[in-house]
Amino acid sequence: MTAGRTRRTGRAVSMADVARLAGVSAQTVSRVSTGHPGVVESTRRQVLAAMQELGYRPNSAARALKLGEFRTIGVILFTLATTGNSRTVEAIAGYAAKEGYAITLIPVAVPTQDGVLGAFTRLGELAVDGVIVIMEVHLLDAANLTLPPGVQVVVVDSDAGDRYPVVDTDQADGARQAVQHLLDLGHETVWHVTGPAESFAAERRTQAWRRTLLEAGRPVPPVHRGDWSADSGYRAGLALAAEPRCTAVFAANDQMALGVLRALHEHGRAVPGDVSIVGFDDIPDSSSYLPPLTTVHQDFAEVGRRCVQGLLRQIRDEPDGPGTVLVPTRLVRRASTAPPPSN
Amino acid sequence: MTAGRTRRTGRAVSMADVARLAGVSAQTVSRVSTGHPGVVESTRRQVLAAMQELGYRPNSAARALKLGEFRTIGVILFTLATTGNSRTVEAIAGYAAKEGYAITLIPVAVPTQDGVLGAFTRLGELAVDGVIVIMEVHLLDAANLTLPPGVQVVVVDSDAGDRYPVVDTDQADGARQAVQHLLDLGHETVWHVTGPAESFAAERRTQAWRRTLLEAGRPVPPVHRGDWSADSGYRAGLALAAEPRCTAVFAANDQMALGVLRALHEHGRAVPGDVSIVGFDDIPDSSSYLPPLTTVHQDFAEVGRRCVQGLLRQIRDEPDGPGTVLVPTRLVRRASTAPPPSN
DNA sequence: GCGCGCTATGTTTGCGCTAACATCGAGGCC
DNA sequence: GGCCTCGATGTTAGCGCAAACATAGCGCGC
Repeated sequence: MTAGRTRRTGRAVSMADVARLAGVSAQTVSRVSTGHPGVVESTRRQVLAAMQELGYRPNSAARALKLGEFRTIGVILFTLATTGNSRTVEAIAGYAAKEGYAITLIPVAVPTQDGVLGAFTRLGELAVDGVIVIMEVHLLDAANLTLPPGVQVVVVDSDAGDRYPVVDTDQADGARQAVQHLLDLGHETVWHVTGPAESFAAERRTQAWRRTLLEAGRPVPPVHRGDWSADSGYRAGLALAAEPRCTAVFAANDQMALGVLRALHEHGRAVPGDVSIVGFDDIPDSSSYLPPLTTVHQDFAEVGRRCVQGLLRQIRDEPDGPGTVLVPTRLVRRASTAPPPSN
Repeated sequence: MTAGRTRRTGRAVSMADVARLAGVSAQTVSRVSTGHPGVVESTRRQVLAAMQELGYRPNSAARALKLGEFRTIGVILFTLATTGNSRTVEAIAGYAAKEGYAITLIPVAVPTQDGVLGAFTRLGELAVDGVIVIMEVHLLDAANLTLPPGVQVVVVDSDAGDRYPVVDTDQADGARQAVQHLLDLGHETVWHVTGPAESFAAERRTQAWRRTLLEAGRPVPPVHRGDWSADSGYRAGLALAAEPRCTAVFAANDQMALGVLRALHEHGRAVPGDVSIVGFDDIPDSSSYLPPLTTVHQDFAEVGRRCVQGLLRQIRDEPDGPGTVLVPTRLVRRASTAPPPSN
């Protein structure tokens, strides 16, 4: 049947129907359906023809009930609105599909403990074999969650390495590369716009920024805090623009870097002539900023792949890999960084 | 049990176990579990306590098998990388959760007919009651798809209104507003950067742009084609910058507008002094572009809500709403538009 | 005081599938 | 030629749940 509006047709076609039409037993239909060997070619073809004719569609609930596994992975997250999350989820979905697993999205309604609790409660009733949690794990802890038994977990973007397997971008090294790049260019020190306080990713980028400065014996300027949005970057940028000694800025993500760019521009500070800026994420747009942004590239696809890999290993009860997987980052040099003005 | 690394524990807890511990029948456990009335308070409490103690988790496969419905909605899409898609999916997930439905993501591996075919084949084996298709429907048609019987469909962003219910942003009116705004500002005509040829959204924005110009008796400049990316916008912008008579541009999305902005800037054409630009989508970043972008706001949350609503109506066999739901758009005026230079 | 109706709970059944076991027939080996 | 093997297919059973039906106990009206 070609795609067209279909109406509910009472009872769905079952194996028994196919078996009857093909003149075989239901078990043989099952064998064909699951690709088991030991079905002679002529029989197989008959069964396939009967399936085709009736529009047979295996009932995955029955299969799951019998087999005791759902072949589905749940993904719990706060939002798809950030580039990192949506990219990671997309990669997870792709790799999971390749392994024959479906993805169920479990959004947290509100980013509070109650919201997280609600998501985990729903999870308990969901048909999943494992979960990938994309969120700050301290919220997860704080909510004192009950994880349904038999459900495996992998966490992204947190520091729960001692209790759950964790997959994450190498935040610290990325930040170090960003700061070192600015220092190498000749800047005396580097100012910093960080992300929200509850973000481990932000925290680690900030730690690495501070450590890199300290190790180089440079002064550590006060931190400006944003919330990942371009608007918050703009507000931080306003403060930075009023700071004559500021010649280099490391923003914890590209969007905030965009806001800083705008603030500096509006206050007549040229980038990179007067001030250099480095972002984090390498979102596609960042190469079209004014000027194109030097930033730290994150490999979200790899993060997604490693998540699925780690989770499936647990589900299949294979020996665990390392507690924490760090996906490397790399600095992408574009036009927003240059040596400091030589006044 | 507090969240912690759990190991597979053989067989999961079933209703029978709970019933045994609580000293009641499995049916009573079922009644408590599904919130049916007719269970006396003391019994209910006993059952609840037993559930708690054993960590009972209803087996949704068994429930689905018994009830013949999965309470799950599939979402088929090409990518989560575009703002519109990820926002829409997020809204869908939220509203679906509110209605007690989970959502399963079915990514199309490669944006070809084979890819779409693969996704629909997987769909056939998936435990879903309905599908929301977020893609250009002509690809859907071309692939000559088999839609599993009993699966309901709602389509986003296409013109299949005659065969499937469709929910979409009012592309045409948004584009009209954008063009009219520029005309009202005094521009002689408006140039246009469109999206990929296979996109209905792009096609309709372009049609509305052309119609609005024609109705106002203005010349229709040649169309520049992009692929939604900022880079493609930049390339179009390069051409536009070389066009001295161009004083107003309508880009089919914000990212391409960003690219145009960069190209014009690099060629010394001031925005909005020399050239005005309007985008489409109102992504959060657009308010931090240089200058902040005038753009057409899309209400993705509403699109998601209407999708879920429409699909559930079909699943529940309620009378269909209108074939096509159009979610209104509105122009957001920021700093990238102004009257043309008065030379 | 007897039966009627009503409520709380129990029992039976089967949803569709597949693992495990059963059967059946063809061919090989002595 | 009888028996054994092995490959192809059939039969049985049960996964966990909830609808439908069964039962039991209680209060109430007359």
